[in-house]
Amino acid sequence: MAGRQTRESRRTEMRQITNETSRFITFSKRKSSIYKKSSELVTLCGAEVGFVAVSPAGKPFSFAHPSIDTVADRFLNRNPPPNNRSRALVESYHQVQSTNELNQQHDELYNQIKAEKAQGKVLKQLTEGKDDFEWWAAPMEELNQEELYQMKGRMEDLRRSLLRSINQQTRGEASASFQGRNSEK
Amino acid sequence: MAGRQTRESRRTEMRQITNETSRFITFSKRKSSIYKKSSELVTLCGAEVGFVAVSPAGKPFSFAHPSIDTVADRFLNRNPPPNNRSRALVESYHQVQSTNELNQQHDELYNQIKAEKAQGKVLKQLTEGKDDFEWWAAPMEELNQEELYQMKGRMEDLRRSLLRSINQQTRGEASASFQGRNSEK
DNA sequence: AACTATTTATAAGA
DNA sequence: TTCTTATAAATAGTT
Repeated sequence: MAGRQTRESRRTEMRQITNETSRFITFSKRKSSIYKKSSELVTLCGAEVGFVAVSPAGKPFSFAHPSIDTVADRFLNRNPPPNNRSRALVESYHQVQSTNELNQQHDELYNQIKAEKAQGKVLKQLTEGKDDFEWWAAPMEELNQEELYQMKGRMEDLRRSLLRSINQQTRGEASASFQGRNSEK
Repeated sequence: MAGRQTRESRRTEMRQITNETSRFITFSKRKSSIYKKSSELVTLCGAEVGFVAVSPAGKPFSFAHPSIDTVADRFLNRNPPPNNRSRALVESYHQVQSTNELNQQHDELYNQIKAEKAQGKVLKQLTEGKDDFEWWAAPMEELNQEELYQMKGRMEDLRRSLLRSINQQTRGEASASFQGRNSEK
C-alpha cells in the first residue's frame, strides 16, 4: 500500500493554492526552505542576506544573516576589511546550526513586536540614541558606493534598534496560528 | 565520455568556497534560485516577499514581490481586503514570468542607483512628497498590528521612491562583473 | 551557456 | 502534526 503513485505528478501548478490549510502549510514549508537557502548563501559565499515575507494571513516573518547586530557593527566601522567580514559571517553562522533554530529565532520577532506594541518609546529611543544626523534626508549626490551600502545598513539599524528594545522586555504570549514550532533536536 | 562520475559525490561542504570564481558563480546561481523560490511563494501563497543579498564582492542585490508600487498602493489604502490583495499579487506575478526577468529587473537596481548617485534630491523628494507626519519617530504604543505592518510599508516606500526617481533618469552603464545574464527562452 | 550525476526540496499520504 | 516517499527542482562540476 505504499508503492502506488496515486498522486499524479506531484507537480504544483503555479497559481494560488485555493485550499486555505494547504496554502498555510505550503507557506510555512517554503519559507523555511528559503531561510535555509539564504543561510547557505551566507556560509558558502560570505554573502549577507535579509529576507522578509508576509504570510497569506498578513503576518510578517523575517530572516537575516549575519545578525543585524553584526551588520550594525560593520556599519559603525567605516572600513571593514573583507576578511574580517567573512570571518564574522562564519561565526554568525555557527550560532544557528539548524534550520529549525533559524525559524524559531527569527519568527519570534513577530510575536515579540506584537507583545511589545504597548511599550512605546522604541523608535523614540532610536532617534535619541543616535546623533542628530538625519541620514534619511541626506541627498544622494553625496553618497558614494560605500555610503550607499551604509544607507542600507541604516535601515537595518532601525530594525535592529526595534528588536533590541523589544528584547529588553519580557516576552509573553506566543499565539501564532499556523506557525510550525519544532522542538530542538 | 559522458557516463563517468569522476566527481565524487557532488555534495557541497557547508563552508565558504575558497576559490573566488567558484564563489561568485555559486552566489549568482543560488541567488537566482532564491529569487525564484520567493516568487513562487508569492504566487502559490499570496505572500509578499522581500529579499536582499550583498555579494562577496560587496554588491547589493534585491528582489521584492509584489512590486514596491503595489505595496505602496496598499499602504495608502488603510483597509485592504485580503481578496483584493491576493488579486493584485497574482497580477503582479504575471508581469514577470521568467526567473531571468526577475534577475534582470531587480539586479538592475544596483547599477541604476550607482549611475544615479550624482543626481541628488532623491530622498529629499520623498520627504517633501509625503506630508510632514514623521512616521519614523512615531511611538510604538500607538501602533496596532495593522499599523505595524504599515510601518514596514513605509520603509519599502522609501525604497520605492528611490527607485522611481532613478527610473525617471536615463539609465546608462551596466557593468556587473559576474552577473549571469540569460536570454529569455 | 548547456549538460548531468546527485543532492534537495516538496506535495501528498500515512 | 510529524514522518515518509515518490517526484520535481536545484546545483556543483564539466564541456
